[in-house]
Amino acid sequence: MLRAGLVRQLAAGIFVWLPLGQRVLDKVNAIVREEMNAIGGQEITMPVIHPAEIWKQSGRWDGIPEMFKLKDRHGREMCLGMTHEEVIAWLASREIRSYRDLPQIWYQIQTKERDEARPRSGVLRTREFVMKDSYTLDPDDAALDRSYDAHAAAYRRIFERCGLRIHVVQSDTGMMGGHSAHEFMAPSAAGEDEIAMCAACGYAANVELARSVPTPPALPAWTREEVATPGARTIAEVAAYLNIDPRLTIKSLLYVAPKAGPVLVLVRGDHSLHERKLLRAVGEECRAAHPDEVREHLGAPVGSVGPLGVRVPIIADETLRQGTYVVGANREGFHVRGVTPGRDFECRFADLHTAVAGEGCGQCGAPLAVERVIEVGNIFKLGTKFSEALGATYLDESGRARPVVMGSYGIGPARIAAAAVEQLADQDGIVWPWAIAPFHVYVVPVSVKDRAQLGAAEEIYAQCWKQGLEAVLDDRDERPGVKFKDAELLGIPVRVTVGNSFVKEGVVEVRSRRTRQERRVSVDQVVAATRALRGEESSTST
RNA sequence: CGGGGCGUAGCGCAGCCUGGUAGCGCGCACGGUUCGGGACCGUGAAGUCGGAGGUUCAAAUCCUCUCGCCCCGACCA
Repeated sequence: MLRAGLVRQLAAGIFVWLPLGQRVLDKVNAIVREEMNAIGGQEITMPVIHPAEIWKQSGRWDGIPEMFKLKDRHGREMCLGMTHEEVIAWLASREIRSYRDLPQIWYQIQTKERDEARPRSGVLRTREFVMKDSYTLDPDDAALDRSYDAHAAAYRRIFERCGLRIHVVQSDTGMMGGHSAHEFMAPSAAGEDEIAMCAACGYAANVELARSVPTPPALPAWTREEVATPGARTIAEVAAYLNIDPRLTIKSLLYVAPKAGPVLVLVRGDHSLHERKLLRAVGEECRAAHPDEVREHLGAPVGSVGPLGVRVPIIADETLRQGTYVVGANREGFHVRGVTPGRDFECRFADLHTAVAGEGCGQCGAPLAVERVIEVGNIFKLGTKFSEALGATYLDESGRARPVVMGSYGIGPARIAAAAVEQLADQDGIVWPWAIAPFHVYVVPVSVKDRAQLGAAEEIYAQCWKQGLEAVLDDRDERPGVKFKDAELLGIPVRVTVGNSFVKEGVVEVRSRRTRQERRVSVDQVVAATRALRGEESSTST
């Protein structure tokens, strides 16, 4: 995207969108608007600067490190909007009086500001970005379900029209609260999320949520005994030293919860803990303990700790309900073999491990696939959290005041653009889908010094625009190779070359960027040939 | 927040270890040749070496502080 001149980076996670990139965003936004309007959405624009008060009312003023906060000249506290539930609830509190005012779908395409801990992946995770965010206001949960489903359907159409392959997956509701949430995920190695999917039953979820049933190892008939493991600290080292399957070991991790204090977390040796799952199990955000804290609470250094005889509460992954394992002995250089959770120590069980490809689906047992994805959209059922906090109520048919039931829905146009680049690009550069390409036709006169070539190219350019195709004319005085390479890098769906064959035979070449298929036509047939290509490619694209 | 790396011409980088004239490629300007898949020759312009302080006769180079950016992890409403 940098090379193609779509964006420039101003600072960490802060980008300028150049003309070509801007055109892509405009195309995406136009599609988003059409589909939002089609489900009854009404576009509004909310402020980027918010008074602190509404965030204090919702309880989100404190505890969000990503929030940019500032003060005005009078010392009043403000923040930069990172999302707009509060403003919507404020708005609803004064616009919605009666059940007759419901339902509503209000949306905007507006800049969001989030002081991300680590902006990365180019335009995929930035501190300032535009989001289409919409909010539904409904009288009850059944109506919310309808609004939610309407959004899900609109989102599918939006991503399909933008040429993206996506999966819809269950996701964590996070601190948004609420009952249900889904994410729209575009498969790509460049993504930052992973999803688990079951081909057999259709189960699909973000790995932060996905339940999987691991394959158990062959269980040996161990009796409980302490074994020396000199120098072995990691699971790999312990398993190698004892010559056993790593799945017969338990990884013991000490975490510290701000309120509950230290907690010992156990997962099978080959598994990794998903901290989001731990958060849900503990009820508050935990951090890994420092080495000195480990020694303080467990009396042993990291690498030798285990669950036996410890005084801190223990949470074990569901996987460990069965089996007998090797655990740290809380004594440097020693482990204990033949330990059974629940029998040899007390603990409670929760789903804690990150799902791994090949493990059984939590629903049907068939093997799960795990795929890396870019999150391009999400939808949340919020319930009444914000409407109650901000006083957004309506009078129902019986004259009773009830809180408005809310939903919240986001789409990132920049992520759509980036995901399209990632999913469709080839060795030579970007391959834009027709619907969001910055231009449709790239016209190349091979030699701009040849009057006839340049004249024909200009004629083609004008004809395209006249007939609804957006064209660019590469009339730079460059050698043809330079222009061809740039055309490919930019990824405009069709390139029209006006060169020797025009001079000799009066034909120009209309060439598909994606398939590289080329047809030779006369100047007045370029538009028709382009349309034909578009028709073919739209029907064969996934 | 934890760990690592990098700031030198518009862009990409070398030079730093071992202090002493700031260099290469691309791009840019001019002239010429070339002209259907990122041409070639010649000439030229262009740098507070991220910033501040220190050591030294002398600092891009050594030391201290600081700012910025990148990568891995955590976080991600």
